[in-house]
Amino acid sequence: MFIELYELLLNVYGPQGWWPLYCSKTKKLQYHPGCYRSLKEKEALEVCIGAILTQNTSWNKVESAIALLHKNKLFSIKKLLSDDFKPDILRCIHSCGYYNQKYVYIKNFLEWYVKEGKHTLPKGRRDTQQIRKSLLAIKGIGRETADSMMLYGYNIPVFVVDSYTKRYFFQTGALDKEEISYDTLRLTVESEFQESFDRKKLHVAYNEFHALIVRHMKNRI
DNA sequence: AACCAGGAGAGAG
DNA sequence: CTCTCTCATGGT
Repeated sequence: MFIELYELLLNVYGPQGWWPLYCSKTKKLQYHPGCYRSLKEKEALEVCIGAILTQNTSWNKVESAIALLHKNKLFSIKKLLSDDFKPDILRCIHSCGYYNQKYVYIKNFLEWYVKEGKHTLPKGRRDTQQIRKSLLAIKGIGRETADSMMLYGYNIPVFVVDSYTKRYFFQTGALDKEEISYDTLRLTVESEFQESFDRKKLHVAYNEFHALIVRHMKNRI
């Protein structure tokens, strides 16, 4: 029944092309509908940083923040990890809100990344559960952020749950109550999708389904 | 002018 | 495990 909702939304809105990435020509973040290629290292890192910046924050602010980081040539691991550029970086991400703790969260992630993430994240070489576990151990990365990084940054097939997801499933009658734990809902959806899709289609479905739910719920409020 | 957005951590019970 | 508080800006 979740699959039917997915196909319904896909027919209505079409492919969403998440995750939008910075384009140096237009100097803006752009969606790429129907494109599911694996990302280069810097692109995947941009997804991860965007995932942190968008915590409880509308995406348009994150777009301008990431564009500012690029325009000011601050988008590098070294600069983001160096305290020398802290005031400049805070200025870039200021409009996203919670900028003090998001600055620390990004550093926490990048410190982990240069140590082991660089070798464990790409291609889901290790077990999905192990990758999720090590991401969740980073202060500032919760379930939704971790799953967004894996799905949109590294093509690891996981279904991303957020508050829209629970509300949408409740409103459509797919769930009889909105209060359900993150992993319970994720595993429920994943077990249904795993029976009907192979790995490649699974990735496309998880990618689009979450984006479509956000798109749908944003329109109607 | 209150309400909320592509959440997460810490503490209490 | 479930509540509650905190972190913060800008668009509607």
